[in-house]
Amino acid sequence: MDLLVLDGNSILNRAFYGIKLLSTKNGFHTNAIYGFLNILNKLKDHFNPKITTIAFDLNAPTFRHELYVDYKANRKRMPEELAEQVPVLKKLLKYLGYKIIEKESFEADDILGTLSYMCEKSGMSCLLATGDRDLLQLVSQHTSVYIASTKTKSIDESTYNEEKILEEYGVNPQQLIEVKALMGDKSDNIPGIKGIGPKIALSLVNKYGNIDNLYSNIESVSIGNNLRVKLKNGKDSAYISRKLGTIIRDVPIPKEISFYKNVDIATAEAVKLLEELEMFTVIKKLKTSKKSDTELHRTTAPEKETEETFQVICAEDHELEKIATETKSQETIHFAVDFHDEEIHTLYILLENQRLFVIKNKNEKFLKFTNSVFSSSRIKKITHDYKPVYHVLSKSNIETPRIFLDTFLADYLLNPDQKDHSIKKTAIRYGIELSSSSKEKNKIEDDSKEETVILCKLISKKLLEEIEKNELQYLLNKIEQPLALVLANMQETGFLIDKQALQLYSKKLKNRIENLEYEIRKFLGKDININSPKQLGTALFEDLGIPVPKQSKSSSYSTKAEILESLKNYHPVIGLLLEYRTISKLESTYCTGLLNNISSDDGRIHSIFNQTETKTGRLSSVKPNLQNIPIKKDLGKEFRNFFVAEDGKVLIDADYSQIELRILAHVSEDETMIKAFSNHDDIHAIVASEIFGLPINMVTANMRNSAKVVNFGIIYGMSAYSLSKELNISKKEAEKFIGNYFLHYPKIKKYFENTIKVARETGYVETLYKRKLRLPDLLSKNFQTRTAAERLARNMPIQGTAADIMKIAMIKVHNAIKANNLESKLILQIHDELIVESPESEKDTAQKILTLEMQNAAKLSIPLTVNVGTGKNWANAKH
DNA sequence: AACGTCACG
DNA sequence: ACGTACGTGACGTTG
Repeated sequence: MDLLVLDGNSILNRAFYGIKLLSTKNGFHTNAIYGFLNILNKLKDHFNPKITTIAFDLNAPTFRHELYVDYKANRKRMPEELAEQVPVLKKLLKYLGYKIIEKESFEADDILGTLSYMCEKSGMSCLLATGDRDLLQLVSQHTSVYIASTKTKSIDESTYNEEKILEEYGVNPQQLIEVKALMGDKSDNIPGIKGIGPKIALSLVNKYGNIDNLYSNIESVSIGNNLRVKLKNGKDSAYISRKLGTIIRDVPIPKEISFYKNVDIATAEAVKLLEELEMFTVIKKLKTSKKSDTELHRTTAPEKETEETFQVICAEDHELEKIATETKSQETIHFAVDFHDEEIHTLYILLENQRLFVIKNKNEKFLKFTNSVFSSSRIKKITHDYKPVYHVLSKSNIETPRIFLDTFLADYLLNPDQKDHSIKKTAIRYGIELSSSSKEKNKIEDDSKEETVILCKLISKKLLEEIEKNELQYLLNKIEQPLALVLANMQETGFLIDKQALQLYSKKLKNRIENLEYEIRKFLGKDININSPKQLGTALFEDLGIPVPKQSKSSSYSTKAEILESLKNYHPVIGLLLEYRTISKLESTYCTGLLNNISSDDGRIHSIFNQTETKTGRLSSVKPNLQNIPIKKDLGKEFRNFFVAEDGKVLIDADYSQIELRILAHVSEDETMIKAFSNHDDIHAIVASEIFGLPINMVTANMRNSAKVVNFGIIYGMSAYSLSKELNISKKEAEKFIGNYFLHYPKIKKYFENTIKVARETGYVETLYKRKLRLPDLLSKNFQTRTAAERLARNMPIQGTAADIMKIAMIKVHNAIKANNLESKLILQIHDELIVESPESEKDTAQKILTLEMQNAAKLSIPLTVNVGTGKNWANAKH
């Protein structure tokens, strides 16, 4: 990266609102400065720019105010807590040698525009950092834009190039100006055209390219929603908005890039100022980058503070061999890898003598070094969150070592109810006191890998002790850690999508949505947003006067499907609304949503499998979620036709039959239930026959369904009330039902009672494989809290054991495929279902492996059975 | 960011 | 009398 330019005010704002107020002992606020430096350093570390400079707005009015009086009129004034930090930050930046650029009558945006234009002209690469999405219009081949946000997103996810903009907005960067001309911008008080929001604006620009062309072809714009009239009336406003929204690219500032070089660094003054601001970690960082060595404090136990010193060494090329030799003499190493865009930047290796080697990926020597270090299987290797690292290593053809400890997974096993297993949170949980200022870092995204690897070393011993104490070794070593590699492979492989078919289906649904929208509007009269439950509720229950069904106290009307269903007879619009809901859900989530996630490289969807999200031990799937693709209703089921196998390959789909109920039979040791499973394959029917006291051939579909509902409900801890609602029977009948069930399966009743009793005593519940979940709420005095915990206590051991067994099966399947030298690949898991993509020629072998390994994953007192099917797409593969 | 809704096991 | 089945993630709206 040649040039990095920060949008000073914008980044400062993000930093201020992203971190809670910090202040020095004198009461001077420092959070914005702190956050700003964090972002600045992080970007410099990540992109390694040759020159870094910072632009600020001046308070004076700009040419935009002359153009449009109300420009930025509704901007709130900067709060005093932030305002006081601005001059101090500027002073600090000056001490640190940065050139600060300001120009009267122009905004920082325009300076960024000008600098990036200069870069483009001279063929240099440029990164603009801001919190303002307006800047995205400047993105080009040479210019990328980093958007700082309060969300914890990775740097790469927040950095936009042309491709990413096209992906996210469907238009090219310059066209974003046109979009804004139409939709306006509330935060800058740019008017745009009234009644045109992002959706319409984007689709118009998509169709017409720009507003000039739009207005020359205005008569071809659809008349719906008064759109054409709105456009005609708003023409002037659109053109003014475009002018306001266009960033200037020839601000009169020095045009030599070298002018902005970082010079005249006044280290002494900077350190003094930082001391006043009590930013000691920043001082350390400053010294580190100068001298390449740093210190970090550690407290082993709160009472005795020992200090350990870590020495950071930037490895030179000629030292690599020596470092490799030293590394290979180690018993244990901790490491971390820095990468972006699948390219490895830096490897950090921390030795037992506290020396931290920072090794940059500059030439082929890096590959040689890394392979030689990683190939030694004797060295115990420890890292935090190996799955993504595994992925980039294998992409770069680097040996992917087996890991001795992944502290990320260890923390999950120890604290599955916690949401955040980042190294910082983990370190805090296991006794590392981060110095006062860095405690706040959690909020703003920040990850120096140096710190990661050091923290990882500081806690790894303690984590291993805890794993042992809680009998979690098997889960960690034999399940979670090996599984991470399987998941990495699944993510990398992805699922092929028939994009064209999906797009066609999208069109079909969109068409239907439009018609429904029209019909619904006719009934409602008023022009409301149907997607707004609030507006819809008012329209139905106030304007149309449909009687409000009794609902538990809440301020707003519920319009969920269940309620609408009960109102079908009151008004013809209800049926239309239900259909509208169903279809727009399908379209937005499974057409638009999936299409946005198809990789342009290989046409496949690479979902991410989270391994540390759920309380029970299940996986979760994100970006997109492939574990909730519709199947229950016909219209949704269609989507499974678009999940396909490559040419010459097939999909093999295998799922466990009734795994949770089987686990319940096993753990409860209830003979009747065990016998039921051993003698029949239709468990719901046999349970029905038993609780209704009828021979199995006299069980009706209705009875079977009741038994099915109870079977599920039992596992979840369902109450008689909910059962009565679900089955449309009285509460009395439901009670009798449940009573009868437990009468027939007395050990199941006993098992649940005992589980809760033991859980109250020990404070946790656990699975067959000792996965644990703490449930302190079992002792709560609050009825609601307590009963909720009790339901979790009943459910977690069963759901969790099923998850454990499935994980074991996945590892076994993965290994068996490898051992047989097959090309088949696991591509998806949906809790009790696995999907393998397999060359036709391997189909039978792969199918056998899948079935056998799943069946043999666990030995329970009843066999696990697996249903399997194959097909060219997911719909067909599902038996 | 929170809420309501709805997709899955 | 309470409030009413477990576990997830995504989308659109709203404040």
